[in-house]
Amino acid sequence: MAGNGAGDTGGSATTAPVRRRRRDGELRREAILDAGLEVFSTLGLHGASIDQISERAGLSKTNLLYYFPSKEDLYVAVLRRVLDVWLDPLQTLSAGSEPADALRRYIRRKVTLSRDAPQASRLFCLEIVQGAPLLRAELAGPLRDRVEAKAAVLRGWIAAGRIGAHDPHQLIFAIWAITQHYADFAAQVEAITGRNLQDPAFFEATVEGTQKLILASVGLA
Amino acid sequence: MAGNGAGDTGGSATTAPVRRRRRDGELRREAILDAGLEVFSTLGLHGASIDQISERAGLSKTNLLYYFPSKEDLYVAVLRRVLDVWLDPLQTLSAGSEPADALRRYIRRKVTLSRDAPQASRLFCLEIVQGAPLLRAELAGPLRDRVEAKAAVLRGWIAAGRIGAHDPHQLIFAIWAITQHYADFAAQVEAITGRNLQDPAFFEATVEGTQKLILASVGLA
DNA sequence: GTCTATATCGGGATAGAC
DNA sequence: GTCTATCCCGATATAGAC
Repeated sequence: MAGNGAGDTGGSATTAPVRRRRRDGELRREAILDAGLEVFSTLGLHGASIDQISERAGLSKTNLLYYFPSKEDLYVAVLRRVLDVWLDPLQTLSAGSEPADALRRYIRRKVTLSRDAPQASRLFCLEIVQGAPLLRAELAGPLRDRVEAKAAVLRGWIAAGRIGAHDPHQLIFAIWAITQHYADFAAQVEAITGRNLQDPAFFEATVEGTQKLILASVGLA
Repeated sequence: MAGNGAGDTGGSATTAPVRRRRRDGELRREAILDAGLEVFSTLGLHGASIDQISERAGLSKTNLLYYFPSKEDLYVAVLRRVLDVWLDPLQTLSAGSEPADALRRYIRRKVTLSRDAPQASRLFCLEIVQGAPLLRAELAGPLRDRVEAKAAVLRGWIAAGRIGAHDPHQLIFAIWAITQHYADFAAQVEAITGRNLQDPAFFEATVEGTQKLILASVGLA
């Protein structure tokens, strides 16, 4: 983060460290994206200022604008990065697995994500709640396709009598809603219970409780 | 909305219509609060402008500021109004009821609210996700107390063996999360399923699916 | 209560030196 | 790539007439 080289005061530059410079630039971009996630996820696109983000990332406002031409550009870049993390865990629900195991693993994975990447979850939530102006395409395309694939897996399990009948979309939404609730509504959960997912016992209880709830709904517990 | 009286051009005013004027003022305030809910719930506090809100409410920017001294003041007023609607449905879970009936009614009520007052749900969501800076006190006080009361009801039912054992807080959070999901994440639900709660069949399927899921988790189905 | 200016300011974005 | 200085616009809020 800090401690960049003094920036060779000498003249005959462009010798060897060219390659390292490029990597520094990448790191800088990463730092900005990290800072953007933090600030955007608590203040929203309009509530956040470039100043805040640049300060947190350890550079100047103008310098940030060298890496990202506008605030909106940065915001979209942050969102895209979040979306990848977001779409990934669904893979856990694969047709080859034992239904109960697969569901249990998926739920644990989602709650773990709520614990370890709550800001990503919140930023995503903010965007969707506001109508997903910048994400509609991604939602209707890639996300929809992946969900349909997993819904098909669930339908297969139902048809084979391996789990009880339940609308696959509803089931997926329920898992999302419950697991993400502990990240997105953490302020409320904390106000009511006084605890959060950082507390290992609370984390484990949340995982197991959610697993039990979902499995029961498909007759596996 | 439109068509206010011409505004007595005469001089000897303040005769009879004084009382009606006060009621007009109240209506005006209501209209502003309504407009504020609409705009704030999609743009957020910082994304919304007084111009947009005043236009939607059918008056001028300056005029709006006559009724609410600042944007923040209006925002808080809107939020307070939402909170009341929000806290109300919990009453449905009363100790005297049959557990299955009470849970079913509560769930239907919540989904109905997601259908009829999605903007209120979204504004509340935005606020909580951002850490509830203006609501922390209300959450830790009134909301917490009401939730504790209802958690006690659930514990009573469990102790009496009328429903299966499940952490009361988890159960309440699950119901909130699932039912509000259809309002807060409507954009996502629509992108994936192509439907929303305005569709009567989808509404009914959502109510019944959620009832089934929750009841199953406490061994009542 | 409602309107027409207008003061004021934060903050996004650009120019250009280094 | 990074800095200083600056432009500029949108938006909140106020002043004061009607």
